[in-house]
Amino acid sequence: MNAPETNPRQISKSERTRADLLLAAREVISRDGLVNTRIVDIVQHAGRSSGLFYSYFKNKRELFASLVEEFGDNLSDTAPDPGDYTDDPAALVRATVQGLWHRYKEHRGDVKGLFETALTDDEIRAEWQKLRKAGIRSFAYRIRKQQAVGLCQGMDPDLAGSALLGLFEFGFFNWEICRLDYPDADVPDDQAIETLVTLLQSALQLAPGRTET
Amino acid sequence: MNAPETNPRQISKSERTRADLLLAAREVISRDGLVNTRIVDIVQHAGRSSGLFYSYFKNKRELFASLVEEFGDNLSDTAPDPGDYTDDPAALVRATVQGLWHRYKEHRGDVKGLFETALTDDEIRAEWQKLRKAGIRSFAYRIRKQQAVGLCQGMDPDLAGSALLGLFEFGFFNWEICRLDYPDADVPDDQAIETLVTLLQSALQLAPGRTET
Amino acid sequence: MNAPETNPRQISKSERTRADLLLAAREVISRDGLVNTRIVDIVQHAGRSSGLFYSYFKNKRELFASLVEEFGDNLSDTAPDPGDYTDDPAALVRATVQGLWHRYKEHRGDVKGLFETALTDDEIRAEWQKLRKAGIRSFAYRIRKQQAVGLCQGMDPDLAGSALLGLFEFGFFNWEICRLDYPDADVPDDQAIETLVTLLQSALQLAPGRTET
Amino acid sequence: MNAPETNPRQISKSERTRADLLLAAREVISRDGLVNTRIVDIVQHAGRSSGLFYSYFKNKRELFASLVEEFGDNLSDTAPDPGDYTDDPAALVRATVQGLWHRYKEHRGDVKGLFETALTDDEIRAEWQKLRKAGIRSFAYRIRKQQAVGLCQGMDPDLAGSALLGLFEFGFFNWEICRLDYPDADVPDDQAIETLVTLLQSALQLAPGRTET
DNA sequence: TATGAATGAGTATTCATTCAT
DNA sequence: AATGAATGAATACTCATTCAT
Repeated sequence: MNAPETNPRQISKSERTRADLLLAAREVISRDGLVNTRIVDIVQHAGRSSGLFYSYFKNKRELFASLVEEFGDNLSDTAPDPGDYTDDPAALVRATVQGLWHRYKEHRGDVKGLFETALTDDEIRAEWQKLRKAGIRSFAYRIRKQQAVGLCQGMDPDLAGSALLGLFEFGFFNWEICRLDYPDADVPDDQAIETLVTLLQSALQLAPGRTET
Repeated sequence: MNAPETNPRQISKSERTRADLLLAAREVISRDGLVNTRIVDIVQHAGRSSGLFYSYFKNKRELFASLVEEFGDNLSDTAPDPGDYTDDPAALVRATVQGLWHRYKEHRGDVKGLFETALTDDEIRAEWQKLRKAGIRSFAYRIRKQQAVGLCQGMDPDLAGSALLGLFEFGFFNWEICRLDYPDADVPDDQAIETLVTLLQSALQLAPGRTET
Repeated sequence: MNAPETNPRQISKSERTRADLLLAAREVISRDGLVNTRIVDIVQHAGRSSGLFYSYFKNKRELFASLVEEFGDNLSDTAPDPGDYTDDPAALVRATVQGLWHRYKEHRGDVKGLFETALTDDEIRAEWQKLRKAGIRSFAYRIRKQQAVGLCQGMDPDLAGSALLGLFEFGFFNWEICRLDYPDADVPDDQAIETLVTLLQSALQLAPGRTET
Repeated sequence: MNAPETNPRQISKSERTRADLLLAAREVISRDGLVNTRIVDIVQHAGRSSGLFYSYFKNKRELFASLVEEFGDNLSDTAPDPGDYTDDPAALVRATVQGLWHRYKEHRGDVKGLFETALTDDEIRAEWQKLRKAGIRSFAYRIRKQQAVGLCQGMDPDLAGSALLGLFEFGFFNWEICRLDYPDADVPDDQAIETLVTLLQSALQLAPGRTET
């Protein structure tokens, strides 16, 4: 109950303000996109004054880097433990995709911003790359396992992992952020996830085990 | 039928200028990205004056829409004929991916611009969607065929087609445009293509026929 | 009369605009000081729009550097010829001071700006140093002559030259720009000049020859 | 006489804080210049919080005025007594210049600030003028004496005094603050002083007595 | 007396677009 | 058809100053 060392009431005013700004940024960017978001939009959404922004962040890019960093921490914390799925890799794929999908939805603004600025900002690109590393490694690991039993021949595991994470991320971009192929209709989460899971399992030549949503 | 004033054999000065501007735009955008490209960069690259731009295009967006339209025509014209691969769908996948990869490379600036602005510009997004339709239809057609023989169960063909084209496009974005996962090394065309082909064939559960590049 | 090669009518529009901006800057800076002069003050004084400024100058500092450069050219062009005063160095001092005083008045804004920003801008400081070189050299030359005949002993000619030009420049600053010691009354040009001339002649231990104002 | 509440022996906390701020300001301004010094730089240098500043000074200008006032008191307190040099005015000049030079060095930040802001701030200009009065009067007095014995003819004593103090102040500015003419080398104190003393003695047409430093 | 978080006015700069020539 | 000078709207960022604690 009580935290003797880090009293929850002792969250300083400044920490609170910083968190408010980050939250406001996430919301505004999710709605308007990173490029179209002005500093004043963020601070107004947080009910603060524009100068305050610069007490906490050097500029919009640094703020966004903070958002992405939080996103990365969140992804690490919530990744499924492969140890729980040792004899059912298809289920691990499903669990991974489901987890990612929801995490990405919670960080919709962050993902949107990554797609918007990775091409024009090398640091943001590097942040995105960092974010992807665990997912790629996991796919590559699975491919190596398959290759050890004679499947998934003729592909470089790392490159294929890079591509398969791309399958997921572009799916999210397409159906959830950009509404590229279905601009007028929502693609329901479960349908999106089901499609991605099935394709990834096929691509990895995994016979799906018993799966429950 | 015949145009007395504008002889088709003599490309008018105005047509030439317009073509010059489009070419210049393609080159500059491929290098600098659409967002970072200013009107003056384009006209200077074309050796013209800035005011001239507006005699040919309403603004940067309209110019880019023209580029994308040309890109779409090019894609249609060069798409492999499914009739040539009736009994080797795996080879059709390979031919399709190979063709697309090289077409996309020729239109690197266009693809870059699509990724940059689809999120902030609905018309550009719609243009991109148009571009994707044929590819998605082709993947969806293949999936339906597979489902008819009991394969590729449990996926919506159109949605899966949308995802699989995404696998390709994100691969191109990742390795060729953004250098997201391999910022310091080139991913060679043949390796990129091979990876995508293999994954797509697996995902579509196609036993690859004997194919030679 | 006629200039066959550089037709005066051919002063381009852009050259005219640049000259207008420089003139406007000189006037505004002379009135308000360099630090207090905003870009918009200059362009408005020139009856132009603010964006135009940046077609001609990178920023306020570069504009001011151009002003100072012009000032330097002007000083060089109008410096009295020592050859005309070989046997009356006192008269040369007088002619020099008179010339400088009027040149400085014509470039009041420039001098004001130098005093304002030399301390905070190394490039401006260097420009000012350049401007001073001829004057210092001339004083130092005179001191060396005097030392050759046993006068002006015990001073480093260059350092003394630096100091004596300072006597002049601070006088101009004091009485003409800052109104430091006489804030409420004008110090008439001839009185200022007379004081400076007399002091400089004394300091240089020159018996003044017959001088006419 | 005695202050029952504020015992002179115990410097009050508030007096100490004020003195800390003044000292910090002097150091920071000497280093960075008055214009480039922000309130926060001063209070941080003093290890205090920014809000505190306004409990002691209305704004930066008032603080600087306090500095200048202290400077002025210091100058008055340390001025050489003319009575000690009645029969060697050249030595008085030397003693005066030596004293001023060292006083100015101790108050380098103050002098720097005066040069920086006298042009843009009338009150600061007036403070500077006040500071100069004693020095000018002293030079003017000497000139009047000389004129009484037929020397230094043809100059207004007050104006000349104003100019001669300028010779000193610009020398200090040039060699010690701005490093205008010798940006890359130190001008040693004794050389600077010697040059100024010699020039001033010449200008005042004083045969220097036997003086040793 | 002291803190430091918060405010918001002020300004340089860019660049798409227009238009007189 | 072409030029390029001119326009002016839009926005990030700084920093003196205030005020609740």
